[in-house]
Amino acid sequence: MATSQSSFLNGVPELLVLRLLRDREMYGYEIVQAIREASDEAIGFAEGVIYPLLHSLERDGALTTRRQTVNGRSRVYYRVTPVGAGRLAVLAEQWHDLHRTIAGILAEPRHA
Amino acid sequence: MATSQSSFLNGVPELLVLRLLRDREMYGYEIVQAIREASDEAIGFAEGVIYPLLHSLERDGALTTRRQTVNGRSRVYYRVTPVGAGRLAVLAEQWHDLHRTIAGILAEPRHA
DNA sequence: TTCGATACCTATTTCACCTAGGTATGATGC
DNA sequence: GCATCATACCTAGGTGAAATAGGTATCGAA
Repeated sequence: MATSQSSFLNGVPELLVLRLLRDREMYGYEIVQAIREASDEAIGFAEGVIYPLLHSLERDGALTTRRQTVNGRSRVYYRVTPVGAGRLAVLAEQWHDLHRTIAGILAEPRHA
Repeated sequence: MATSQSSFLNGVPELLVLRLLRDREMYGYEIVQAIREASDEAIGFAEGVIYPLLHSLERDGALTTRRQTVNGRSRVYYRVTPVGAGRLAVLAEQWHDLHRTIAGILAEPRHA
C-alpha cells in the first residue's frame, strides 16, 4: 500500500553492532556484553542474535574479520568497512526519522 | 539470557492506534489514513495490520466498539477503555525508555 | 459501467528475533 | 582429580508481529 515492506522497526541489533564497531574492532562475545552494559541491562541480545548478524554483515561486505587466539581461546575480531559505515549512517538516519515521527504523533494534541 | 524475550520493538502499531484513539473515537479505515497522514506518509500500516490489531485490542478489553452506518457504509467506531489507557501509558513509557537507551549508545564516544 | 474511494474482513507468508541447544578452553573451588 | 563457571565460538528450529495479498460490498464520478 504505502510506505512499508521492510519493517522499519527491525535492524536495531544491526544498528547497535555497527555503532559499537565504529569506535574500535571487537569480537562477538565482547559485543554481546557491551550492548548489555551500554544499555544498562535494558537490552540483552543473546549470542544467537549477534553471531548470525555478524556473519551476514560480513557476507554483505559491511565487516571484515581477523582471527586471534588469546589465552588459548579463539576470538574473531570484526571491523567496519566503508560499506558498513554507510549502512550505519542509513540505519541511524532511519532510526532518527522514525523516532521523530512517532514522537510527533505521541505529542500532538492537534490532528484534525 | 538477559532482558529480552518479547521483542521490545513490536507494538508500535498498537502504540499509535491507542494514541490516536485517546483523543477521540475513530473507525478502522479512518485510523489507517490518520496514521499515514500524521506521519507525513512515513508510516503506512495497511488495513491487514490495523484491523486484526483492533480486534485483539477489543478482545483484551482495551477498546469498545460502536457500529454506525454513514452514507450506506457501515463503520465500526473504537473507543479507548481505562484498560486501553493503561496499556497506552505502558507502551509509551517503554518506547521512551528504548529511545533513551539507544540514543545514549549512538551518541556516546566513550564506553571503555 | 467501469473505476476509484470508502469500509469492512481474514488467510497466508515472511523473516527478524528468540530459544535452546551444541563444542571447546581456561580458571576456580572442593 | 573433577565439577563448575566464565569465556568464546557456533547453528538449528520455533515464534509471532507485521507484511502481503487477497476477498466482499457500497457510493460517486468519469
